[in-house]
Amino acid sequence: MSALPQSAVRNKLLSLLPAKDYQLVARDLTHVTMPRGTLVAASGKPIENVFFLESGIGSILITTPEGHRAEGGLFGFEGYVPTAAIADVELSAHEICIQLHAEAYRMEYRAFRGWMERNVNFRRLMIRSIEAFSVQLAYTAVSNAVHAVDERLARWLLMCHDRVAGHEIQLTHDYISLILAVRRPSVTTSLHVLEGNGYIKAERGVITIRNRPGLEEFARDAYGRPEEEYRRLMKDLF
Amino acid sequence: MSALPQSAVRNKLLSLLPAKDYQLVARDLTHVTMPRGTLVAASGKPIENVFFLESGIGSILITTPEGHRAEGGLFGFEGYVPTAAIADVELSAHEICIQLHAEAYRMEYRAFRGWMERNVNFRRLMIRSIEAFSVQLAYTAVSNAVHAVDERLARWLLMCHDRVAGHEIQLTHDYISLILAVRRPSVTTSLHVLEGNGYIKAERGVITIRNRPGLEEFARDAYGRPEEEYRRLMKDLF
DNA sequence: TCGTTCCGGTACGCTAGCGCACCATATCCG
DNA sequence: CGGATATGGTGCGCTAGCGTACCGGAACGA
Repeated sequence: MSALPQSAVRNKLLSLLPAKDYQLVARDLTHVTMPRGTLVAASGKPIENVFFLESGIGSILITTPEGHRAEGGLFGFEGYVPTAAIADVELSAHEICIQLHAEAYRMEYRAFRGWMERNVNFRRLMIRSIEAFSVQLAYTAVSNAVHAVDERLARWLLMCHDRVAGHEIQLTHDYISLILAVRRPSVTTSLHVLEGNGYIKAERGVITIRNRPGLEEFARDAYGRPEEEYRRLMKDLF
Repeated sequence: MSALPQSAVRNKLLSLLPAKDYQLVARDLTHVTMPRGTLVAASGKPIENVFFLESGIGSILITTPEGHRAEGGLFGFEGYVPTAAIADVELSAHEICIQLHAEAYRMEYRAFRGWMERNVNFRRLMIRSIEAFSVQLAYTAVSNAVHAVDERLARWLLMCHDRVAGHEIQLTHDYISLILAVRRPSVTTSLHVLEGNGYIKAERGVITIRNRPGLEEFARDAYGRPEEEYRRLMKDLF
């Protein structure tokens, strides 16, 4: 069916699954393409599918009752969405949307629940994944509280860079301003700062990372800890 | 033995557990008292025990490599800590500390792992709990990004109020400033705003909630969604 | 009892980031 | 090709919150 040998799977979770478990689970995976803007889950709507990204990036977007919006977290090939599927709950708590064209494996929610109940290794892996995600969330909360826009932007670009092939990220200032919950002009000027330092190149709709180490240094303590924690959580798992 | 009948347990998770499961699990619970300042877990240190609070409040504190600090999340009798225990990982990712004198049930980490593996209902409950906590985290991230200090303070006081018996919260401005990652004088002036509206009374080391509905209205959209979600997650569980 | 420490009130200059508005170019589409 | 729309550049006044510092009273401890 899904037919894809595990060795060719780029999703970190699926590729970490022990071979015999992957063989079982893989039968429930269907390859899908998710263009930018695809709504993976909507707040308050039933969860119908779970997705394991192979490439691309998506965002957890939170909207408050009065219309404030910001990104809660960001994901790519290293995890699965919606994370709420872990809790066997029918409705999604947040809005999840694809921000960079993604390839993914889709699993029906029912099947996901089945594997969560029956397969210890699968469950173990998914739980590790949400723990890693929760560390990202916690750091986002702190970063939003203590870091300047420049640093938050640098952090966010680094997180995107970790999840794309190559060095180009296709994004508008407007979208980034939504994510970081700042003004659009603030994004423009912050990007100029990064560009002035030669860390990135910003063109209409595209940001290219030119000097990643420089960007990391610029981001200072805004970037790194959750990534470290992710590596630790996914090491020596089985 | 723990000997405590389930009906007398105030911890939400333990009290929601089906009676027969509680009977099993209860054997591994020991009642403990945790005075203010108790370090429940330290970043990078092994997890030795899991705690189910009966009263009091604790905080997840994040410290960045360069010494920035802020609260990631807050917990009381509605959950368990450290949440990382869910992931069967030896080391805690964050620092967890008691901020308001707490009573709790302690379970050795090994025992917790055992019940997680063996008892479906226990596992189900713990997973729901971290999902609820992760919603809190996500909203904290957003709130830190979009709300003014006044509102964040109001939100935070409401979250404390939800978790204490009575209306008094014993806290210094200094501690709150650490939690919210703002200046101490900012806390003072924001508290004056709340007091000026009659929502609270602030005395040396003690804040008393006088008008909760007013405070909720003042907090606007900063407060409420995660609490709603918690109720939804803990309803119809078994 | 008297110092010491803790806690909170207040002031002041500074700046990051806001809200808003306007414009220029690039891209898309009929 | 020409108009509409998307995207980004820039300016300006404003203010929330910062960093810092100083002070007074309350609580604590020897």
